[in-house]
Amino acid sequence: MPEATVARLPLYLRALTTLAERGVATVSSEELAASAGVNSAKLRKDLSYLGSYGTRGVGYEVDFLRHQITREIGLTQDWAVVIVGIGNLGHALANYGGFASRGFRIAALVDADPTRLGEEVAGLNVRHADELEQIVDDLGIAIGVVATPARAAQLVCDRLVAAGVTSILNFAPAIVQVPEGVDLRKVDLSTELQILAYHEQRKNGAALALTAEQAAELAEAVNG
Amino acid sequence: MPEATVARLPLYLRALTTLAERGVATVSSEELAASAGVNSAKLRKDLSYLGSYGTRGVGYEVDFLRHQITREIGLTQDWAVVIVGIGNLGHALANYGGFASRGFRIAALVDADPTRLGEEVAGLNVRHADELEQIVDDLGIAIGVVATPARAAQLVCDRLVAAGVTSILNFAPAIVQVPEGVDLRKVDLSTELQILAYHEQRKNGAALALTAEQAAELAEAVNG
DNA sequence: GCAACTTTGTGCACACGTTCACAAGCGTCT
DNA sequence: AGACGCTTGTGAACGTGTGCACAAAGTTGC
Repeated sequence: MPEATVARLPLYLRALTTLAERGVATVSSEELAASAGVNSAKLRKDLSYLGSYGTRGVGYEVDFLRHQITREIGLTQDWAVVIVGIGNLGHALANYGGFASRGFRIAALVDADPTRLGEEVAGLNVRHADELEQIVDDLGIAIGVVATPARAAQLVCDRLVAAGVTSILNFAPAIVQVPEGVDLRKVDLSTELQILAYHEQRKNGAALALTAEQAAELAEAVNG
Repeated sequence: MPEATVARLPLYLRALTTLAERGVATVSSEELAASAGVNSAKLRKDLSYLGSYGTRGVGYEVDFLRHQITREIGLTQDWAVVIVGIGNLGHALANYGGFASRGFRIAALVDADPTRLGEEVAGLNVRHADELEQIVDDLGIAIGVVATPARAAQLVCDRLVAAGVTSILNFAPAIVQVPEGVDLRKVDLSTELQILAYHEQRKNGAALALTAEQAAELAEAVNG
């Protein structure tokens, strides 16, 4: 299954859940694509990797398709997650309701700061980073979420990997290297803003300002 | 400039900043690529879209290249940002230091909950959502960050767009439609976890379990 | 000044992803 | 039962992105 398709399955799942809540029983690729914000041909091709779960002339049965995608992603089992770094972001993640409702159970919270130890966040006690290996082992944790400052991210990832975690979601604004076989995904708030800024600059007649600056640089290059 | 290249520029910028802090003056594409975690040929091709800023036989001057990327992304000006939705995540975003240091100034915080009004977060008073249009106009806000519950996301985006915001970063787990000309980027925590779960499932001999389940389904399909 | 060495910038081939367009298949209505 | 209309599933064309491999261009040492 293409990686691009995998990345869209959660999107379809969400759209289907919304439809199910509205009591819709059947949906065409055109309708589903519209509510997921993608092209209908792409949607059909994506779904075809799961199997032939549609009915020609009718569409897809919402509940059935939802179950198939859930199974394909692996959300029929529940996944134990550890969050490392209980700062502002770590707090927000721990309290985020969207995880539990999608098969992800936050099983442990870990921080290196001794003053945070024992603090209760989202019904869990914050434990010390030294216990990380033990925690991963005891609770059967397969997914680690890193919400530490940038400078700690590589070390934390190394320890997670050493403890046997093979999937990491990194929120720290740092470039982290992991060995083969470990999946690392990155969510970077300021990168996203920078991409927006690039396009924003292009919109606001910034072309003019750029041309002027480029002209100055050209002159400098020729003269200097 | 290819979209994929734009998405990597912030990555290079971060790697260059790290190098500059370490006092490195010059860097080769091979070294820079390694610290950014990409292929060196890709790095060179990406940088070639900015111009010919390298020196053959030597490499790239760190400070100069950093300036060029900063200018290209549009980080020489500062961007006023409004955060809508001051829950757990909104708090975390407002307090996140990584924005200010990269040219993004959080200019206003907005929430619809009257009990949050006037609360001071990160040195700013939380203002009511009704004032959104006024705030955007007065403060010259070009970028909106949406950290509301899913059900409010579409409405908030509509109002941001109506007020003149043309770039939106959406953290709400909802599918939002925006008109042509408006850039919408999405950061979705549970989507990322779901992608990890998919790959994780593949690793742990889940192929066996899947085959068993598929066999059961096949039997059901044939018999039922 | 020249040869040897290093590193950039890029043409080219390949892989991946997207979109079109249509045959195949299902339900419905007469 | 057969014709008709609708929607899926997919082959094929196209576009975008990646990576190799090398010529071009600079630096260093003699």
